[in-house]
Amino acid sequence: MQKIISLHHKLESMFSHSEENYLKAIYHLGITSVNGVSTNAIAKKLSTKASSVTDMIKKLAEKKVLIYKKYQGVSLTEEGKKTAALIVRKHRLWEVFLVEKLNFNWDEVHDVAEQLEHIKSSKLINEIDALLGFPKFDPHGDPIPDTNGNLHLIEKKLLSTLQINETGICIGVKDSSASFLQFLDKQQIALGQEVEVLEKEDFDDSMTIKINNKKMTVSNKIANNLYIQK
Amino acid sequence: MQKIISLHHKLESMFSHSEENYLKAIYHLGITSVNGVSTNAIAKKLSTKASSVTDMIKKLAEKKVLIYKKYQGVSLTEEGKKTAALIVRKHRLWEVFLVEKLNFNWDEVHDVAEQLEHIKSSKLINEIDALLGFPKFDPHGDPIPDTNGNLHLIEKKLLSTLQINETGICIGVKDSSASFLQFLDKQQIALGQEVEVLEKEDFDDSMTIKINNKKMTVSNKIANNLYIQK
DNA sequence: AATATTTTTTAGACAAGACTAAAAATGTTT
DNA sequence: AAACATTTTTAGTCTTGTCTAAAAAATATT
Repeated sequence: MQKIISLHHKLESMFSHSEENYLKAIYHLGITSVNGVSTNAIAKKLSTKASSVTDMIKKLAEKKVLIYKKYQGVSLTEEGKKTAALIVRKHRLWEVFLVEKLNFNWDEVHDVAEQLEHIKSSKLINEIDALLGFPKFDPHGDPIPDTNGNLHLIEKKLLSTLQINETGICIGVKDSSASFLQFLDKQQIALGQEVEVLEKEDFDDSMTIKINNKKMTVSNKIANNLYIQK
Repeated sequence: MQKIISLHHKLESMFSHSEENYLKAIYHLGITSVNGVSTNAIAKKLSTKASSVTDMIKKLAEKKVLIYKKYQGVSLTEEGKKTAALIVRKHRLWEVFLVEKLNFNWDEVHDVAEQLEHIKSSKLINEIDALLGFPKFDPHGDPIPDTNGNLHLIEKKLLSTLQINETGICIGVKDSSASFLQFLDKQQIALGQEVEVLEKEDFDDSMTIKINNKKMTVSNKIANNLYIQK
């Protein structure tokens, strides 16, 4: 009996809203860096103060979801990674739901998904998953972790790294801020379109590309935020 | 500019999770009673202590969503009623969504809807409303307030008040606890079915009814929790 | 009307999560 | 290696929302 109760809590209500946000932030920051994630990096990501971060990571370390040594930054344990990945899973599935079923544009989904990701109900998210046909990517091209928190990374590179005459498919955005997404909408650039690099300008690193059968020039800032699959 | 900011806040993020729960509780308790709602009644409804309630209602009174005079209980202002009704609207629409789109049974929706009702996004709830075809009642037969927080009450009476030979349609439940709903499922009683009173037993106030073309005897406790439309 | 009971409020404490300011550790320059 | 700069931690405070225990008000009883 004791086991069932503790299992249930483990599944559905182990972490507070705030703890979940920290776990997710550390998860995102940890994917790139091999070393631990620094206190300041977390503070920046969550728009909070380093002292608040120190308090919280001590708490999360006691809960065994991350390893913390003073002045050394943190790294998630396996349990922490899984917990975080399942929050990311919820976030991305809700984003797909909002776009596919509720007529949200891809630049409108983030704030709402940020709230919905904290809803505690495994049945709810699994049914949403099924309703959507078990999608593997969110509207911005980011992969959706499975029910165990595993996500298979996909081969992709930034448009800015392509050479002249190389082609590929536009499969995701690195910066998913509303302003960048709206810019892409305005330029009629969407995921799934084929891209070909026609020219690269050494002076400002801008490139001329053919996308959506239209020739256009994009700045380095743009090319640095579009993911291409070869 | 100042005005736009304050309007936005008014629409989407005026109240905390906890404040919303108090408003909803007071709204539900206030529907029946003509007088103010007592501190103890609120405490009981929210499974909290009277002293906590006193603290919170002082805060809500300052925010002008309810009227509070010491030792006199509280009553919602028009703004408070509207705010509460919009939370109830969200709760009930999410319940319909869970049952209609996500294969939830009507006895499983309450806890999840209790979380979903706090999501701040008017677009979200209006799109859910549209997706569902603008339903007027939730899975338990309770009316769904409109976008302005108005709800039109419908003529209904408890099964227990019907006389012998009277008939009606089963349109809602008063007690929507999982155990009662599961009992109704087991007896194959569902909303929309026609009911006819065949006999009433004075001794224990049980009744024999014909429902779903089946003759059955129900206790007073059951008959007191089923709403009938004549 | 006086007493007893119940309800409500006050006072003070606590936990979670955030903040500021200052101290300590680490990293970088010279 | 010493001095400077940055990062991180500590210490103490604040807010929100809760609690217990005791006081005050309202209600019920005799």
